[in-house]
Amino acid sequence: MKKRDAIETKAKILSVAEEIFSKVGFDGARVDDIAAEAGVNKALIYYYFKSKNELLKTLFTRLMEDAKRMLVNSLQSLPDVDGENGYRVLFDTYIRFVTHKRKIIKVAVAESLKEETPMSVVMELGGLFINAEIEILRKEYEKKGLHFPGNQQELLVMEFFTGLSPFLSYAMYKDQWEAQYGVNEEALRNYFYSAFRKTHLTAHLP
Amino acid sequence: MKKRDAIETKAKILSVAEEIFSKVGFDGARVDDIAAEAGVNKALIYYYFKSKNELLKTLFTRLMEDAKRMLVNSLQSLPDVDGENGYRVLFDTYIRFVTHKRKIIKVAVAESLKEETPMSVVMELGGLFINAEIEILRKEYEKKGLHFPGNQQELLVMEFFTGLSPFLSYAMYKDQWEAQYGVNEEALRNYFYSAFRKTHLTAHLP
Amino acid sequence: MKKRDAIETKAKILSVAEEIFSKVGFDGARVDDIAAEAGVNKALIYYYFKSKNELLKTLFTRLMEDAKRMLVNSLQSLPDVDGENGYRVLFDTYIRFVTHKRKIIKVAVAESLKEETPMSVVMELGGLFINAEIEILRKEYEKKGLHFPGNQQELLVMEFFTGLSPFLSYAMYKDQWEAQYGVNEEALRNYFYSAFRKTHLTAHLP
Amino acid sequence: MKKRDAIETKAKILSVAEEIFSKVGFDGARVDDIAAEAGVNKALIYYYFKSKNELLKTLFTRLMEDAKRMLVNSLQSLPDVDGENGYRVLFDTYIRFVTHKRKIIKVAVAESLKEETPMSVVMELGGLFINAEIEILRKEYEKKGLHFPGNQQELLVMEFFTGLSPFLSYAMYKDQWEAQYGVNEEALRNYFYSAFRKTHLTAHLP
DNA sequence: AATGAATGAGTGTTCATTCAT
DNA sequence: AATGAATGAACACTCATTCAT
Repeated sequence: MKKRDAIETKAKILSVAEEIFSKVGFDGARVDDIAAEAGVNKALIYYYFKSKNELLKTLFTRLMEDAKRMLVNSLQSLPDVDGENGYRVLFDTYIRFVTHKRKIIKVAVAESLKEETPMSVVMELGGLFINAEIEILRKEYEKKGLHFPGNQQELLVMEFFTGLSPFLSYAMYKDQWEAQYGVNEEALRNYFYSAFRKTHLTAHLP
Repeated sequence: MKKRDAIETKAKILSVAEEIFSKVGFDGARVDDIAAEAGVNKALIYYYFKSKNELLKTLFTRLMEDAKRMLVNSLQSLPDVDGENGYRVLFDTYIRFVTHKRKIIKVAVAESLKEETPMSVVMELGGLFINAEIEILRKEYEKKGLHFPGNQQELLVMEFFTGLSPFLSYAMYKDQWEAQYGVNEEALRNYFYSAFRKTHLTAHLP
Repeated sequence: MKKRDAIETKAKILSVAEEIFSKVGFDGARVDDIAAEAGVNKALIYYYFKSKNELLKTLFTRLMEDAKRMLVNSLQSLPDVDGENGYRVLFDTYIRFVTHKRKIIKVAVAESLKEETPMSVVMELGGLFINAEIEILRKEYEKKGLHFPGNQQELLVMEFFTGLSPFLSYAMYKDQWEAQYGVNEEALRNYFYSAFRKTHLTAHLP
Repeated sequence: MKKRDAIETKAKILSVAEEIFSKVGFDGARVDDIAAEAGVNKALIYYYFKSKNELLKTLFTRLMEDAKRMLVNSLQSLPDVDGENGYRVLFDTYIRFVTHKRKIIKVAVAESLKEETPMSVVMELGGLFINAEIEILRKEYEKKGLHFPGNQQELLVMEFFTGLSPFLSYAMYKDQWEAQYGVNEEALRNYFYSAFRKTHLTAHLP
């Protein structure tokens, strides 16, 4: 590659890294392959990034930032929508996010299962999501003049394991599921919405 | 190590492999480390197993067999229990299983995210779980003389993403969660049961 | 293998070793394969032979002994035959020998090309053959009352490079030649005799 | 070694590989030793060559190409020389070739004895040599207005086993012979020429 | 900004050989 | 005489990373 724009080059490297990490895992990925696929010299990757590990960290940072931005936007636009319809909008936002980000989410999940990271990306993401959800709930209760319920711990657990977890699974297995059960993307999304509404949403709507 | 029993040695190797795979991932694991930790010569691992990969396959096979056995047992002992209490028993069985097997489940999940395996272990496990659950539901409806509801595809999606997925997450993040939020095992299990009952169980009980 | 006769077992091991050495070379051969092919436990090979190398040395020793025996016999039976016919008999003896022994000869040649052995088996074999040939020639000249010719060095060279060498090549490439040029064993042998007679034999017959 | 010229480095690696293969055989050779002897990092060998085996194939390819070139040149320059003298020139060319290439020829012979290669390098070389020789003979006969003799198969056999084979043996055992019998290079060459002339050359000169 | 060349430290796997029974 | 288990020392090959230009 000759004289491409520096920013463009870095972006290309990162997107190829994301692609390859998600295909073969971080440990399974080879810097040679990333370079080849990105059409750049291997040493150039080290010119832009300190190490293979920094590629990953950069991608994770970007994931966290995008997640934050998405959640903040959701919170702000929440008052505009209402009731059932409001939840569908929120749901669509989440689904769009995890679908679009599913490559790096897969990597984040795989890495989060290792016993090294003091605080895994997925746990961080979980914290973010849980807080956002609780904030939304609080507002909803407020709006209706209700008292926000008690046991916080249980709520956290619920948000993580029955709220976030299905979305993560969606990101992780959407493609395999579609291939395995012969469903197209839209159908799967609708089934998933239906299931999610009947379970998680129903459970904590006031 | 001298002339240990062959079966014992193989078992030791496998359990250490499981431990290490779950700690650093399959690709991150070193056969040297497995050998050292198991207290055997590295070559002995290759005397019993064709390759590092076969260690993994053996562990996965065992996981699938154990899962099948557990599900079959659950189905058979189902009639003995009833209603809410019955579900708690079932839930406890599942929780015990994923807790006990969480090391290899973590590995299975991480590996299932790679784009190689035609049918990932997790998808297989998903199929098993879904079938068992549907069978249970069908019996429950029958018992009460009700008609088993319609849309199969949606049911499958629900079982996988809101039924199995939280359990997988429990296996994956139980330890991190306890450490992060300062909950002990029993409390987490109870919160999780409470959340799971309110969401998934409530949703498809007749 | 259970309670086979010791001598039989050793013989089986040696013959399999010869077979495998000739197929993949000494360095390419694995003791495991020899054991498997011979139907014996690998450790048993070390019970009978000090090392893989000793297998080779045993085979080489046997080759040298057989070669000596063959040459001595030839010398002794020489007076019985005469002239052209006598040479054909001698030729047939040689051809039979190198054909029958071609497996170990291949190994001997391959090993002889390495720069370790102070005196390669092939050079030893060469010495044997040269001496025998010169002895035969001397007798032939004597019989006819002729004076045995002069330059010894040149004679040695001739016996080795145009006398022995074609026979070695025959042992080495007989099978490949038959396959490559679609000749059967008998035809090749006859062509070879014809060629050898016209060249080497003609050259030093009185 | 720092930033040597790439071509030079590849050449160095190849020549060291040739040296070591010829000393201890292909299977006996260690890539570590090649690297050390060539003064390069082992990984650099794999930067230039796919595998140890490719080193060998590269050397064999070069041998075949050089042989072709040598034979073509010989054929072209043949008309310039004549009769006995012409053959001496041809002989010298061959001797120079096999002497100069004897290292890789030894390796080629040793490898050709294994039962894997569908068509061994030596058999290929044999084909080349045979064709060239027959071409030369045909021209010689033509020049003298003679009819080129009949049985082709026998001619092939003769060229291979009494024409090429002594040259191969010369390449293979020249050094050992000189050491063993205390002859110097020139003397051996002359004896060999004398022997070859009396046998093979005499036999098929018109 | 970009690259071809080079390297140190692994990494899974193999293999001749030995041990204990 | 025979064997399953065990081992040390390699071995071919890999890979993240750096150097020189």
